[in-house]
Amino acid sequence: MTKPTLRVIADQLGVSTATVSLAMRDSTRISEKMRKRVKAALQEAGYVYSRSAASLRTSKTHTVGVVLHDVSDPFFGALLRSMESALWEAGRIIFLCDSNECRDRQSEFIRKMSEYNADGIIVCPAIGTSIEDLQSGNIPLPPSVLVSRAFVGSDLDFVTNDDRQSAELAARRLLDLGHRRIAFVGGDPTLDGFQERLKGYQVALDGASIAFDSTLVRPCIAGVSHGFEASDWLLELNPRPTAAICSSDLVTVGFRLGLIRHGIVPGETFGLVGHEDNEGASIVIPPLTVTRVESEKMGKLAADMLLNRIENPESPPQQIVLESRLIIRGSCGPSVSP
Amino acid sequence: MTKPTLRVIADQLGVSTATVSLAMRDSTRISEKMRKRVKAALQEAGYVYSRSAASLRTSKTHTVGVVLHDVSDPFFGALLRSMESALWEAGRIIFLCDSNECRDRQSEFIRKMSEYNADGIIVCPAIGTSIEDLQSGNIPLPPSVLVSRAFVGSDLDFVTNDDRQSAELAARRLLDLGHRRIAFVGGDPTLDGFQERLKGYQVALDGASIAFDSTLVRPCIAGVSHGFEASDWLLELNPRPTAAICSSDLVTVGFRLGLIRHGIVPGETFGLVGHEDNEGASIVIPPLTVTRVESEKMGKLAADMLLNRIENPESPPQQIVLESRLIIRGSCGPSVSP
DNA sequence: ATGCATAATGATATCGATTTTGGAATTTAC
DNA sequence: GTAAATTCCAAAATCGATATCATTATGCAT
Repeated sequence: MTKPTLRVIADQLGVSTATVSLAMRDSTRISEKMRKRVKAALQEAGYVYSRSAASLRTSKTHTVGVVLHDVSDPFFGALLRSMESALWEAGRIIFLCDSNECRDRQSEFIRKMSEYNADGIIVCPAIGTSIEDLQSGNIPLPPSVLVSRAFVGSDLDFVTNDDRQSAELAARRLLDLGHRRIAFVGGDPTLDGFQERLKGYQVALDGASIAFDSTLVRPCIAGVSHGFEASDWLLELNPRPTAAICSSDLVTVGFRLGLIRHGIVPGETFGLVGHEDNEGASIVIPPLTVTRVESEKMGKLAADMLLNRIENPESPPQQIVLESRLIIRGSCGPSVSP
Repeated sequence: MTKPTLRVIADQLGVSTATVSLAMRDSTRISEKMRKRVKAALQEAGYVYSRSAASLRTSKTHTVGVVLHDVSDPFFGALLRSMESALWEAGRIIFLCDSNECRDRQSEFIRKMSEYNADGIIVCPAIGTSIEDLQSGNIPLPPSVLVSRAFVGSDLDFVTNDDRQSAELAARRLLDLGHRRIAFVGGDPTLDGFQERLKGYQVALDGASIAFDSTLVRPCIAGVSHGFEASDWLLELNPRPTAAICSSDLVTVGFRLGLIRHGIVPGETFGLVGHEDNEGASIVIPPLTVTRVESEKMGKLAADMLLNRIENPESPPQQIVLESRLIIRGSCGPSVSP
């Protein structure tokens, strides 16, 4: 039951291991006939290629590490799925880590990726991650690409969404409908994405000559329950906002649920705009108006970007910021009179 | 920038690689003083352990392969998360594959796990998977554990849900409320879980002296859109069922949406019981009555089971069937008069 | 036949850590 | 003081595939 090695096959065939190795990999230096013989023997013997041995020699593993902070969040699930698929097509296999927003776990994983000699890493950095965490400190790290959460102004490779634009679109939509007090719910203030969204929100307010009011900003952790809790906060506000823009599907859906519990009906007595637009957004009634983030596209781009970086380590930084689109559904509601 | 090896560190310290290797791993055969010296040198040099080299020698990789059919399904996301977490705690890192219900992809991955010499594999088999697909054919495979989808009656290790019981609980609840025509929606007939659920459903019907009617059974692929489509099917039925039990959160949520579009309101004019109970089930209104499947627990158990199997390859098959619980919320509605 | 280019294959060092065996140094025993 | 027992470490074989370089066949022209 033990796995036969190249040596065994070679002896059995009365040829050298080099011949078997080359034939196995379809080298043109081996005759067609020999190749066939070798392959048949490999097949027959139930030969299993040893990647440990091969990558010790070649220092290539055909693996890629992926760290996300929450795989069970459908948005990140979809993102992961598209990355995995693209990398699989490219003949790579992925190491996965769910950091659960824990920086130490993330760092530890990245270090391990170096030990396993992964060809590259895709990271959606945990909250509080610094650029240094991702760059080679004392030890050399595989090349990496950031996805979804980026460091604006850095020279790292990344694919992210235009958060500023999406928040601006969302806020503008609500302003156009006549809302004047719009809450800004969700996200983590230490994340660049949050700051970007906040800027977009402010830009929209400026455009409508409305002063920014920081008491209308309510950060919260991604998660249905946290969005739900945020609805309590809204009730305390005086005068109460008539609309809100939320940071993610999970928060939006939870927030919406909380509003309803308080007798506030999104789409009727309240304007609600979500973000991301995974399936969560369309399964509730009324369906959510959202600024869509194309998770599949983002994942595919990140995977391609990394593959590119692996091929070409010294090329200049690649940075992609995906445009957002506003998808108007029911939750933003009809026009209101100010 | 190139990674220093044990050799380098050893030379630098004027000792042998054996000493460095042993000291690094806290062997008692190395003096305390030497250990400190070695560790300091490793640290200082930015040494990175080479797993390729180590596992070539030891034939242990501390990796585990995980194949699921859809990572973006929140139920499987949660399952994956708990497995990943448990395995991480146990010092293992996971290789992930999203098979997308494609058996070839799944087989290919499993084969690769053999090449990468993974210590074990956790599989949620794609539709149509046979037992042979998971057992060593011509080539030796790492030990595996099935999760969520199992082969009843096989001697493979697995952790699954008591699908029969859960369907029985669901159907009984609806029968108790007075429903007489209950649709059975979702799932794939070739899956053991489907058959089990069907049996449970039939048992409940028998208990209420209602004849099983196969026209009320409607399989469908997991996914919101497929559940949605199933609602069209329901409308055609004559007389139309007054209730339904669905196979998964995704299907349930989609089905529910379809019903509402047709003017049928779950919880009021229709009794609906879902399955799984991830967050999807509680974010809609009315919240879904469901038979809960404890994804976190299942994942943890599967991970532990595999670790156990790795430690103890020759132990007898381990099979766990988790009990289901009925969580009553609003969607099953009030009693109806037959 | 002879020479030579080219194709096909073999021998072997190598990747970096682990592990076994055994030797030297140090300590303990008597 | 020598013998025995530890303690600490070095040397070297090993894991399995790869790649370089050398060598042997083969084919073709002269």
